[in-house]
Amino acid sequence: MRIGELAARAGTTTRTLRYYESRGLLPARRGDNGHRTYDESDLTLLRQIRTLQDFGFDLEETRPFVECLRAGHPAGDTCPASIAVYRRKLAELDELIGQLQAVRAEIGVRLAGAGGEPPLCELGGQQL
Amino acid sequence: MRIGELAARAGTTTRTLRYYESRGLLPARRGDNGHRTYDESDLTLLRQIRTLQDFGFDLEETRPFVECLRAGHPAGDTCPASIAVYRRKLAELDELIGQLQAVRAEIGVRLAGAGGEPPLCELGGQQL
DNA sequence: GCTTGCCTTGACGTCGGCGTCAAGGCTTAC
DNA sequence: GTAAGCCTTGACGCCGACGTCAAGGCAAGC
Repeated sequence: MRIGELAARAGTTTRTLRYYESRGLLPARRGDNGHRTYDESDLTLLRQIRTLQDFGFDLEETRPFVECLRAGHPAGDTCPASIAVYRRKLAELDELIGQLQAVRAEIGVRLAGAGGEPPLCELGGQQL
Repeated sequence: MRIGELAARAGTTTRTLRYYESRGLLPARRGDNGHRTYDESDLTLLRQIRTLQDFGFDLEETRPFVECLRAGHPAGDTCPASIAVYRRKLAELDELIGQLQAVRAEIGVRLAGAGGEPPLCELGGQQL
């Protein structure tokens, strides 16, 4: 499988795959003509990366999952390093969500005080 | 008041003020020597910008608030354009918070299934 | 032989909100 | 006079995850 096919099957672009390779995340074998060659396992790795990216993980955070898969584990998130990233991410998300909710509440208050009509009821039910 | 003093009083930098001016957000008068000159009202405008930035507004989103103040209103968020931005921001925040909570829940599930011990109880209490 | 379509590397562009450096000017204090 | 400390403009750097363009190579079909 060449780069174009892999990209298409994963719903991404060749540029993205070359970028991952440049980051050492998804290295490729090379054919006689210098073209990159991939197999099904690379598709699995790539899908792992893309799933985590969709969750908001940055590339470096996906590395433990990829290495876990490459080490032969059936799932990328069964290794300690991956689980540690999960935990860290949960904490980050909790922190971020909390901040956003605080901002949301503050803006709600300011909107109410600025003459904007209350969205549903004026009893301060910002969270619901 | 010159740029250094204004920056210090607002807890920001001269670079930031020049950047705002380059964006047309906070223009400055000029003294005989070409130095930027500001007054107390500029400090008010700047504080409005900074507050909204802290909320996660991007610069363009602060513009209606600044123009509202400059138009003579006592508060930057009493004008229709500002209120519209508030509303848009609330909707964006609700959307974003919802997505983050979904991701948080999904990661929680995966963590539980990957062998990570449950954080507090295993009854699926992700939201609390 | 020629076009089409894939591939290669390299390098610059994007976005936002500035940081940082360079080279110079003016004013005030000593 | 000169050093310190403010100011000026201009321009490049940064971060992340690529997009996009350029110039070229190789293979297959007509």
